[in-house]
Amino acid sequence: MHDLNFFRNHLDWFRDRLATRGFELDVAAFQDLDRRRRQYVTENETLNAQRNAATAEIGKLRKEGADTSERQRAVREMAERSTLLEQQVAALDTEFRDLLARIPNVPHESVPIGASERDNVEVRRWGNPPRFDFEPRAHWDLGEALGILDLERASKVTGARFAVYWDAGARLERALVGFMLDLHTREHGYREVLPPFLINSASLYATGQLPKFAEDLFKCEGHDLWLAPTAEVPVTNLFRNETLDLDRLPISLCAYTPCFRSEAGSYGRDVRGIIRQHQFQKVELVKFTRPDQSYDELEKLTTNAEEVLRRLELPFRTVALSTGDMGFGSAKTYDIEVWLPGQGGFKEISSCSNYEAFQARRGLIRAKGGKTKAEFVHTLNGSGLAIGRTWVAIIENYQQADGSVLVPKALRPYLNAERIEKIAAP
RNA sequence: GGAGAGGUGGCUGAGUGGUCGAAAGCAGCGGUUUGCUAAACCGUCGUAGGGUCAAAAGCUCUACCGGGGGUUCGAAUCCCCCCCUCUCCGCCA
Repeated sequence: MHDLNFFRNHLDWFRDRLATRGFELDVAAFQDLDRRRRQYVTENETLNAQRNAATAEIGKLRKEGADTSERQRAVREMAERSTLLEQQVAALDTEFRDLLARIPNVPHESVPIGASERDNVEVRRWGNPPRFDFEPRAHWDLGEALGILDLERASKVTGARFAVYWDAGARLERALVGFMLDLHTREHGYREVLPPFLINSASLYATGQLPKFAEDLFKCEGHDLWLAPTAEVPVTNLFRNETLDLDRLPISLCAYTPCFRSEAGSYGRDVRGIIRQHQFQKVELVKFTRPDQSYDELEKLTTNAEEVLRRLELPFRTVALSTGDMGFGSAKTYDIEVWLPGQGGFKEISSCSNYEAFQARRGLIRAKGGKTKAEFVHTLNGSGLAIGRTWVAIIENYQQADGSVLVPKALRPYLNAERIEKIAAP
């Protein structure tokens, strides 16, 4: 959501900047709707002012004992007219808000201009892909062979794009959660929070999933509740409708949650294995910052997420998304991509974004110093990291010729094992 | 799920149909007094959307007393529905 006055006064600038991310802003349509809305608002308010004055007079006259029935009838007619106007204003208001809510954020000036992911710019690369003296296998082969990943039973219990983990597979998932939370809370200064996994509409609206992307979510029938697609939503919304202390920013939070995505429209993509699931686990990093510090904090947050891969000794590269590849509310995004031998390429494992005031404005998240007026904070978030894809990266990068998998040194205290080996099938 | 109590401005808390956007107190802000601090005193002090204006300030209008709807010339106040909090009961990890 953009600041309305600023938006009105810089329509051409918005049109040009939004065009770089492939969004076509219909300036004439906006202006027309804006004009009509204001016209009805003004007309209705003028009428209400007259009505309020007449009503006050009736009150006065009745105290004096005068007959006011004629005036009452006149006001009743005004009220009827006002009801009609109000309906029109409400309809236009809804239309107007909906139009604004569907306009994406403006890319930061440092974002590479481009049409798609092909225009993303690599900013860092770390580690070297492992060399194998055998043909490396994909995680779905290795996982099934080791008896730690069971996609068939998952599809029986629930359906496609779900997974069941057995034994060391389940423990690896759990170990990764603990490892990441410990790293971010003990060494990177994040505060841990465990939020609800079900979210209401107001929260999803604030972070930008609604109204535009409802089809990407799972909704609970008969309730205003949705399964969280990412911890970004509940954690960012912790401070919705709150005014924070400016001196205590930035606030850095990290949270573990499962994430649920309908993956509508992704048929045919990543169909094998557990790269793309309806349910996956994630440790998320979220920051609330002053406007002047948000880009520094984005760099830190991205580095904090990368650190997980450095500790696990998994090769990765970091790319700055181009304007055409960024998410709806983001002003700037870095993706961290981990090396997956089974796929022979890099795969996104984290996405770190600065939303600037886009979410804060929608969710009324402000901060105030001693004498300054309350201003909208900047919100940031990034995966730190997606657990399932980290699981995949470990299985594929640490696979051995005999089909076992070495456990990264940093993870051994969490897993209580140095190697994952085949065990008897259940 | 059942019964009851409650939800008012940053906080506490009055207000049960008519100049109530809302008393009072606290906190905040400006000032007077003061060697400094404190105290006292005076003043000020909500948010949003319109109009006026090149713009800001100012002025002005409208809306907002958990959310939505209704009754009425007029609603914080009366009626209905919903949400949330608390207490008790039931159920449950």
